[in-house]
Amino acid sequence: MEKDDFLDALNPAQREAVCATQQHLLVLAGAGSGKTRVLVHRIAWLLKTTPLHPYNILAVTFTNKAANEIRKRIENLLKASVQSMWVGTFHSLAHRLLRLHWQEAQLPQNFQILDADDQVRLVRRSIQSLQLDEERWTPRSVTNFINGKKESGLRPNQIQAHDPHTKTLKQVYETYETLRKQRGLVDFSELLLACVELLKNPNLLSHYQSRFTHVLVDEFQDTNTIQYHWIQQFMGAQNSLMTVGDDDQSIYGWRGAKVENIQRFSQDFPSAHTIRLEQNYRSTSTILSAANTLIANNDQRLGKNLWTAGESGEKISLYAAFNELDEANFVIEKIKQNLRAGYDRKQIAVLYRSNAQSRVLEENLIQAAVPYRVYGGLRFFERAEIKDALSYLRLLLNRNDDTAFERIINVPTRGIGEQTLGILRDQAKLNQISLWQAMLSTLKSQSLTTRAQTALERFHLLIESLTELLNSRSLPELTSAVIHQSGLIEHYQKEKGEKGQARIENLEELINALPVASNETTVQILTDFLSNAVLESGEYEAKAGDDCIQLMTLHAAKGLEFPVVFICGLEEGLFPHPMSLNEGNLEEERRLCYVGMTRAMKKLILTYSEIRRMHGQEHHHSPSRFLREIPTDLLDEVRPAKFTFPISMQKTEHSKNNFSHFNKKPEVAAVKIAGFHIGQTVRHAKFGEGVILNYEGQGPQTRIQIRFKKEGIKWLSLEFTQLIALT
DNA sequence: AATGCTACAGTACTT
DNA sequence: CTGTAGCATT
Repeated sequence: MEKDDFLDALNPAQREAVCATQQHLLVLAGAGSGKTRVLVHRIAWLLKTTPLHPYNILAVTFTNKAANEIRKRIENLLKASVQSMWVGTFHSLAHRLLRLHWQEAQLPQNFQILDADDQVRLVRRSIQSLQLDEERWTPRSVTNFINGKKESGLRPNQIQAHDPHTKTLKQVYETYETLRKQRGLVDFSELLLACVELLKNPNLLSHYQSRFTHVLVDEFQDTNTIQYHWIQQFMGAQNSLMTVGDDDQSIYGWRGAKVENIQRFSQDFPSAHTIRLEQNYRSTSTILSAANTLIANNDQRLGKNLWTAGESGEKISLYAAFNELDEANFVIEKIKQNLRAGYDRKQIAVLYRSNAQSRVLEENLIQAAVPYRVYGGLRFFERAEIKDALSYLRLLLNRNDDTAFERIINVPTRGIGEQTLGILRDQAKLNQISLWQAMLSTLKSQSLTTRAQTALERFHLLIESLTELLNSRSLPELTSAVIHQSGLIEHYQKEKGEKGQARIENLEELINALPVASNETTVQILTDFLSNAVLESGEYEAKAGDDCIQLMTLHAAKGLEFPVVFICGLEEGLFPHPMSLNEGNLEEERRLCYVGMTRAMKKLILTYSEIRRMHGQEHHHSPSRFLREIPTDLLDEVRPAKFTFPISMQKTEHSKNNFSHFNKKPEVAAVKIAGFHIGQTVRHAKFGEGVILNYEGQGPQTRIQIRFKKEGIKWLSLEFTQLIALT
């Protein structure tokens, strides 16, 4: 490819960012403005026009998906492999450095990574070993405390504990660290903290500073304190740093991300040149100006106004549903409409604030026989059966991995219960040894009951004999032996129903996922595989090319785009979420809404419900304040007005943004069912009074769903039911 | 030791 | 309403 047409594909601002000669760059890239494009072209441009080698580049992202994407696109652009370039997530890159320098980092060579689940478990153990009340010191909150400190770069001894509460937390932190080190384990935050400490070694630091002359960071608004430090460390006098981000899309403050890092960057690197990418290539101008108006309500902004040269497109649809069933019905009808209009299923996304909202939508999609896929949820490597199998493998590599030991010592059940395990724990704690070592000495002393002694001996033998296979078998062969000889397969076969079957299939899937041939030893392959399993737990499931409706939370939608986007549940009490109001995070909620809206390319459909069942109770919510922040003339209010209150009747401070009464019109989820409508109160001869919730079918086959005051929710065939309208 | 039951909690989530 | 963790029961 010629250098020229390579740059021709860029707009002036993008080109300025790609070809900048300044040492440090801050690129404020609005949604859909070609952020990744700039990052990729910048790297390609550096490699093409300067003497830089891929080896000199360090590119950092938050997800593996983004990292893979960047590498792939650079290789496409350059038509060459860039193997030696380091592209990865903060955690995977830190991990790589720790593996390379495990001795300097004072880690065992075969250290393993704790996932979030295992970490909470280990924190629980620490709480228990200090004999603290688990009600008061919940493992979850203590884990948050520990991670919070690590992410601020603080070790226990650096914590100022003046009050008794903090003193206790600090104590648990210390205990946790002791256990963690004993077991040769490293948690996610530890990867970064340990790496920051590792790079304090002057020799290493100067080595990497001279190697990575160019550092590029994606999604900079999402970096936390330790990640910022980590990047900063690479910046010697000659190094160049480019950060790309969008303060309006910062939605992870709740997990420690610091938008302030953007301002901090400008202070720490005063020579940094700022470039704004404001031309949007994704959305219609209607969607864009709605999003712009919404986000303008935030005070804490660096300021940026997205524009597009594209067409204005359709108005944004707004549907006021009677309840969540009506909402789901509307969404599915509208989906069908768009499918008929020629959109593929995978071009349509349904977004919501909280995961619980997906259920009703899913039920209706199943009923309508529309294939869908829910993003998020349990990941492959987080499934119980997979973690069991991996724990066996971990124990084969490292006998001191008590976390793995505890997980599988009695899975499948082999007669080693709490009693026996308690003895081992006491032994281990008393002598400062691992559970495995405690088991060995206990076996030797013959102090257990015969039954426990035999059971433990058999477990000991099992692990020893599997370990021998490490040297003689490939990883898939070894793993197959593990799940069979341990009895895991048998154990899950016993589990009744589809669940057990699914677990077996997952275990077989695991064997397929294992690397087969390599020059390395099985031990090395296994070590790498186990780390990757924890660091890349998400990717594995991505079945590309599935043509499904995409369901996900607003958070999960970040970075994606779809021709047709639904945002459901725009209600006070749900979105913005009340939890965020307490903590004064309204601006972050608004940014989340902004992120959701800017995912849409052609069509945006917003819905809210007047009544919503949450936690088994009915809630009457008013429409989200975010709806009022969208200019009325961009909205097309479709609703079955008969039983809903116009939003304009709500008390609002922004009277200029009231919805008009004029543009309402009948819509798809036609609410009339043979003279009845959803939301209507009716009387049934036998069941008494109730409210119509939903309906399905047509003509004489129509069935309607009614919630009766006394009898609960029932489906009735309209043909055979006598109903009296009460409203 | 395994199963069944009750009580309880219930924003967002990648690594 | 739903899923889960811990407890009680056999």
